[in-house]
Amino acid sequence: MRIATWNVNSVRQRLAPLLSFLKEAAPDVLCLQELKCEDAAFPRMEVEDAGYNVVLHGQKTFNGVAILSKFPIEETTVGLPGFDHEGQSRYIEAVITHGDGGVVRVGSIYAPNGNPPETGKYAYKLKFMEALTAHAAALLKLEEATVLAGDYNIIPENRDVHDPAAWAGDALFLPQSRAAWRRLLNLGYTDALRAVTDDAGLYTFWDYQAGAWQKNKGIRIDHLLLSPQAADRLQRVEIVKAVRAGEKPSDHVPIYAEFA
DNA sequence: ATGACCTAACTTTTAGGA
Repeated sequence: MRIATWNVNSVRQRLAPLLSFLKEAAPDVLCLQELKCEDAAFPRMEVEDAGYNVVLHGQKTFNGVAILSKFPIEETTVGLPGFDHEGQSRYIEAVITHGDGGVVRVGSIYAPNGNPPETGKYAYKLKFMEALTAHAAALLKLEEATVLAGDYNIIPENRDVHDPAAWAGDALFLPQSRAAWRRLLNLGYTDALRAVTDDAGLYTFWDYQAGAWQKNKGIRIDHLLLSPQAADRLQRVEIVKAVRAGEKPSDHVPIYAEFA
């Protein structure tokens, strides 16, 4: 079972790389973020023809999340319970049944950026993280294999950024943001990548500007958080870095976790 | 080079991203 997440930065602009990724990496489940289109504009036919079921929560111009699955999708939940999303499509969750009757619960998350930090945008980011943490705590009580995957817009630690000083005042790296991340993990979730490696310099995002990709000035902000039942089955994690060098790339690359 | 991008939209400029 391979579960991936990818912030595509407009699914319509990224259709060709998306179909290539589905074919080459062949994830069983793919969480998408930043669709930047309404439900009706999502390239459903192309994705279904590639062998995937689709549930989505789109939005015109901004945000938008989806879950693609080779297996049947059940029990879709849109939005975080009890949170005022202020019209922003940032969370969708689904229960997926697979091969041997097993079940995995998957959340596709597009957490707010939060810049600039002195504005309401940052307050909204922290409120979102609070609501996500409350929901994640409730999910743990189900004692299921759960994967909360997406663009968290948080750089967890110094080893996850090319130049910590350059990001010190950014909403993605402020102490309050990182504290919110730790509160989420401390519930009992496992950061999939950190379960398999302690290496520094493993990034999932490189800015389009200033040759950030060429200079490897990246950050790690796309994460898969695993419930204990999911973490017990984790075998491998891969950041599909090569996608960033392809034609018309997103500024984020896919990352996937493989489970027994 | 204190530079350099990309996307969508009531598009020729702006807002948002990170």
